[in-house]
Amino acid sequence: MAITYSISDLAQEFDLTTRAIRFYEDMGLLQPQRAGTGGRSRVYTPRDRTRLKLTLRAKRLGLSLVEAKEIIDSYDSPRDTAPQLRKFLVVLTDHRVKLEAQLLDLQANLDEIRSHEKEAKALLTKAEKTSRSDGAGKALNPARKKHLVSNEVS
Amino acid sequence: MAITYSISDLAQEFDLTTRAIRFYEDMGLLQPQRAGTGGRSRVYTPRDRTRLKLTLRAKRLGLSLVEAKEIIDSYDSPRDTAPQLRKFLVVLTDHRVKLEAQLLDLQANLDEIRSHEKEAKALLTKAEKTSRSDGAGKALNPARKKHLVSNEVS
DNA sequence: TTTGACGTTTACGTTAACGTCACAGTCAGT
DNA sequence: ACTGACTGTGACGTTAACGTAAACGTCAAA
Repeated sequence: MAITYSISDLAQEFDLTTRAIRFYEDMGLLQPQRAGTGGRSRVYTPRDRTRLKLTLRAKRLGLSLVEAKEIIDSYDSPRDTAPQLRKFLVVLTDHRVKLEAQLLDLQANLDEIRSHEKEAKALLTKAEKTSRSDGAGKALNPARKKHLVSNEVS
Repeated sequence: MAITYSISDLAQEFDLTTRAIRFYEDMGLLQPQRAGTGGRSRVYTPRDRTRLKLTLRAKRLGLSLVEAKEIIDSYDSPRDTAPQLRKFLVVLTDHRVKLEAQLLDLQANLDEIRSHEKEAKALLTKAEKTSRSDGAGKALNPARKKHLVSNEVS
């Protein structure tokens, strides 16, 4: 009745090997049910699927599996009493602070890239215009020896 | 005359071990000059420092040292001819696309966290109000058994 | 009934990014 | 001359996150 997934279902959907998924289980990130003769094969619920999804997103942001587990577990932890709620809030805030710092790094990086892209495109159109008027696309040689990397960055 | 840095200068500034910095050199990320008796000790220029800075920022975004090197080298590569410029643009665009995807992940993550934070804070103030009127801060037990993690996410 | 396709466990191998010795030269200060 | 702080080069150790291979069970299809 309820929706379930096999290990290869999830492997396909998220482009993982089954080995990786079993490894995540060893790390405590997933706790699939068992089925089949003697409860051999793993059966994943939508909750497992979501935990896997969250895990992969955390990984893409550079978190280790242990860190991912901490956070995801906190999402799943009991929050019925005030102390539990307060602890939960601390974890959330910590994580948010980290992500906000990362956001700044990302923005800085993107700004830099976009500016380089813009400059390069400008030079390229200039180069093509030149090459249309004088023959093949040889050297541009603008009055610019400065290496981009030797300047200041965040 | 020109500004230079010792290996421990950089180690201090960026909170690294000298071992790590030498390792980055082995990876080709840095190419310090040598000085002292027989050219033993390393001397870093501002350009090295900048490359190191870029390396660390790339690392914080989850890139490997090899990936970092590729990008940083491209920043330092010659861009005097149109083909070079075009290749440079391709590298930049590729990288930008990756970062923009990561930005989306990050935003999604932050949105989720903020919403959980908001909810938890609301519950907490409610709990404290309750506890002020009936005694100690025991159970809240709101009509909410739903586990956050079992819902849909990006 | 044999053949795949899929699933399982166990266990050793691998790569990245350093950490951690061990051992030695160097250089300023006392 | 001696100490202590810094620097250098090997070379082996370590952790995370799987990969890979062996050896086996199972179940539907031909």
